[in-house]
Amino acid sequence: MSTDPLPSRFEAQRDRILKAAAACFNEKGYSGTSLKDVSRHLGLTDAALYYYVRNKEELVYQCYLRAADLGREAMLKAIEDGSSGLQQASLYLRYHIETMVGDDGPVAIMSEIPSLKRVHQEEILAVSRRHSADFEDILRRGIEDGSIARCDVRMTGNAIMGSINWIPKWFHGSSTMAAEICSEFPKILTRGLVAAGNKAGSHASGS
Amino acid sequence: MSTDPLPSRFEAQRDRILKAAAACFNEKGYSGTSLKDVSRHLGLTDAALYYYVRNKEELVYQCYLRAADLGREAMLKAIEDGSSGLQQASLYLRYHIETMVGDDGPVAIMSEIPSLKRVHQEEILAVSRRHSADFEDILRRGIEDGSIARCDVRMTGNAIMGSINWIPKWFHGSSTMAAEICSEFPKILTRGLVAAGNKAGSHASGS
DNA sequence: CAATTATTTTAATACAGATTAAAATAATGC
DNA sequence: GCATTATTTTAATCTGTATTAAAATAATTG
Repeated sequence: MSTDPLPSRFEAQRDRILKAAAACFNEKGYSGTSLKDVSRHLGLTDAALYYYVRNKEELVYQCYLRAADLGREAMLKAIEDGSSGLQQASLYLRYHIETMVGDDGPVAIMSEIPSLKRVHQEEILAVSRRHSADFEDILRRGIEDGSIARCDVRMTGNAIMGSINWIPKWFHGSSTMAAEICSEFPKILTRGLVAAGNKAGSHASGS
Repeated sequence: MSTDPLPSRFEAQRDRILKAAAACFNEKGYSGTSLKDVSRHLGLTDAALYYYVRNKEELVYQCYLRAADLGREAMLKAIEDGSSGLQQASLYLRYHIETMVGDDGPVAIMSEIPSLKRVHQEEILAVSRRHSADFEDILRRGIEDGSIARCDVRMTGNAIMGSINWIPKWFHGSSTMAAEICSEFPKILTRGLVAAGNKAGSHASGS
């Protein structure tokens, strides 16, 4: 008759596991990392993981859900905080990159989707598509309000998203470089967007 | 320097295998693709591959070498064909992207490096670093000749390279879209580079 | 403290996929 | 056509690793 059959002890451990798993997947890929790899990171046995997750596939799946959540948070916050489209784009980049390179743990493993079950694949792809669509909306908004120059939003979105999705491939946890990425990337990536008459540029997110 | 290296029966088949392997690795990742996956694409048996390559690891390794060659070709051709730094950057993007989305077959599997043997890992990373350095040189050249605006070349290079390295993750062989990528991406990615007084912009590679 | 529940480990099992050896087929030169 | 070499297949082995079941330990509760 207990209200919550699962104590917070459980969820805490589960979170640690997801973070460790995400880090491993980022580094070695899905089938490249064994469950032992993940458990070793935590001082556990591989078998112990099965207390928290049905199987390996669900482990990645949960990692994706976590990544999707964080990504969406960044998106919504940026839309709320920024006034012009350009500002929103710049803020989104900052927020998203911050979660990726921050202590919270890397969560960008968007490469391993083919390893998922069909159902989960569809779901994650849908989320990912909506995410892209949201970003393209920001770009369109910017074009309308005159802060962003006219452009092929689909392609521009792909270009910018790719740029930040690739970060985990070359960045490996120097906190001083993390800071540099957070400050430089939004500037670099939005510089090409600025509309002709817009002198403000991308300093929306300025320090 | 003397005669054409005759493309024997052997080398031709080996090439087919490398292309098929690269495609599989791109789609499923290194440990995600079985040798059977590769061989099935060719109407062969998995065991047959061992006639052309020592083992699976060497298969990826060779794929990387092929990718590196094509990348370097694009780089050198761009440096030769372009006059200003901006032009060279733009041309490099075009050439490189063309080989990636073209019929020649996808070769950008820069994600799977951790799967390689230490020695091969070092080698590929060295090649990759030199490639990045070459691109950064182009950027510096552009800054000097006034065609490219002052910027953090390291970060800018990372941003642009990431953008194109990510292409295989969302592009899957529509030839009409391939054309669009080839024409749009160089424009998008160089737009942010253009120096203040430079009215020519990135139309160096224009159609 | 006793009893129940939660968490982790040890010790199997099962299976996929890499690798190898020997046999079979195809190609080539004489 | 015959002998030799090149290419591919069949059939087996070997290894890693996901997964499970049962046992052991730790935590919690009454």
